[in-house]
This record gives sequence, C-alpha cells and structure tokens, in this order.
Amino acid sequence: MFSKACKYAIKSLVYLASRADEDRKIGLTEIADAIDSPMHFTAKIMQVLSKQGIVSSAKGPNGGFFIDKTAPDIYLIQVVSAIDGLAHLSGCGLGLKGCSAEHPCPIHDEFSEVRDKLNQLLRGQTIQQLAAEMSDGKSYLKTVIMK
Amino acid sequence: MFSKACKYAIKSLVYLASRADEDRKIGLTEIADAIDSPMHFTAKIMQVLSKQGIVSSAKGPNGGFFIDKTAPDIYLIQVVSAIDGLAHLSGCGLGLKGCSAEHPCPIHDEFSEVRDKLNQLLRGQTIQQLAAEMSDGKSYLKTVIMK
DNA sequence: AGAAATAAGGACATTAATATCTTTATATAT
DNA sequence: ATATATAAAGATATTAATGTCCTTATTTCT
Repeated sequence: MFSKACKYAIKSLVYLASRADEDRKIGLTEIADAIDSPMHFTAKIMQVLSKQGIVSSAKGPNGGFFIDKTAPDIYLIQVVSAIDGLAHLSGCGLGLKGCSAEHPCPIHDEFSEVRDKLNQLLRGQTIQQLAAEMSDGKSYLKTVIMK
Repeated sequence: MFSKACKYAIKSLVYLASRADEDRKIGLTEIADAIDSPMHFTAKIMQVLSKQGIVSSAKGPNGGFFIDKTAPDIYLIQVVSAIDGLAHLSGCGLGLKGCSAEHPCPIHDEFSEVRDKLNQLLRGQTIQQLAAEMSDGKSYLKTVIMK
C-alpha cells in the first residue's frame, strides 16, 4: 500500500509531532531508534521531507529535525505525495492508462471505492492527530518488547 | 496496491474467461498480446497460477491455457493470494508487527476501513463477473489505439 | 518415427527499492 | 579559532521485482 520509505516518513513525523511540546530539535539517531528504522535510509527520507518544507531542520550541535509550530498541520496526503507520489491514489487498479469512468477497466468502479476511502483517510487525518492519539496512550509507534 | 505480476495475472484470467465459450486453449503469445504484457514474464505468472490449480494448461500443438469449466468461479482474492500473498491485506498500515485492535498503531482504525473495502472487493468479485462486463462492452482490458 | 508447437523450467539481465558508508557543509560551544 | 555535532550530499551495496533468453519436456500432427 505504502512503500517502506513512506511508512518511515509517517512514523518519523508522528514521533516529531509527539515531542513538539519539548521544544527541542531531534536528531536522526533518536528518530531512527524511536521508530525502529535504518538510520541512513531515514536520513534520505528526512532530506526529502525537509526540501518539501514538510519538516524543518538545523545542522550543528543541538541541531536536528522539528515541525514548525507556526505552520498548518500536516495532512497524511502531503507525506504520501512527497514520498510515494499520487499515482496509485488516482490511477487505475489494473494500471491501464486509458481507464476512466467512461472507459473503465473491469474493476474500475469497485476499485474506485477503495481508493476513495484511502483518499478520505489521507486527506482527513493529520500527523498531529495521530501524534495526539499516541500521547493519549491509544496507540503506539514501535513494538516494545518487555522481558 | 497490486504488483505488476498480480495485475497481469488478473488480466490474463479475465481474458481467458472472456473467451471461455470458444472452447479452445489459448497460448501465451495470444494472452500477452491481448493484455499488452511481456510474454516471458507472463509465462512465469501463468506457471504459478497453473500450479495453484487456478488455471489449466496443456502442452503441444493447439495447447495453451484455459479455465476449467467444471470448477467453481475464481474469486479475485485467490489470484491476489497466489501472486502477491495476503500480507498487505491483513497487515498493519504502517507495517508494525504487534499492531492490533487492542494495541493499535496511529492509523490502525482508519486504515482498517480501507482494507475492509479492499477485502470486500476481492472476496466478492470473480474473474467471470469481470469477463462478463467486458463482453457487455462495459469495460476493457487493453488500451486500443486507433489511427 | 519424426517434426513442430507449446508450456515448464532454469539461468541470466535489468531496474527499482532499500540500505549502508563516506565525505562535505554548517552551526554551536568551548 | 578550533573542535564537535549534526544534517546534506554523494557513492556504493544489497535485495527484490521485473523482464528476457535458452533449454527441456510433452503433446499433436504428419
């Protein structure tokens, strides 16, 4: 559904948002550890998010990543769009170029409903909402193994 | 959403089903041409479908692939399961292993709805239904370019 | 029996995604 | 100023998906 890169992106941002009140910049080491992702790969992803203006960053000691508090909340669709693109959110289920409501592929209509649901999710939910759920203890980002 | 291999599989089967009344075996060349897919890659996919008993085949002159008419209709879920597996139909949207209703990841509930819709589609629709739509002229399998 | 057509199977090639490592640029703190 | 911490950037490695090619087995037809 989403690429690994995209999942890491969402998780990274949710983690940053969940720590937004601490008013500090968060480094790659901490992010990768928090979301259980390969650090250098995560670095690449953060670079993209940073270039797209979705996340802010600062180099140097005490540098790291953070979410601009003055900016509007980040919708999931922005993240997916930045990392995976929008092709499989609007394209045909069977990958046919000319597929449309007028000239549909065999599963066009049925598939549209699934895509609509997904679009609804991505356009309705923000990183901040997800972070809030986490803080409430309603959900989690990383599987914690307890001995 | 689906791999290319899976899309080729669905399209191949829909094509076979749409020709089922002709009572002949259909070769790889014809299939690949009909659905606009790489022939040898399609061959691999047909091998899998054949091993799984989803499609029948015969070697030799006038050999080819065909759908057993005495067998029950083929649900899309069977094809997806054979080619892509069921992991991303039941797994967590963020790929977390321990994610469940009791211990959900941040987008667990929202994502469940999308997956449910998809499952509903795959478990409700058969290859034969899609083939029928095609025969009705309601939909198509291949973009036809007319000069 | 022999030739031809076809799927099955195996080996290889290419491409894209994921992951790692090294170097560079920049900011901070001492 | 210098050392240090950090993101940015570049280079390379690994893995998985996709695609191609060649050989083999099986069947049919003559």
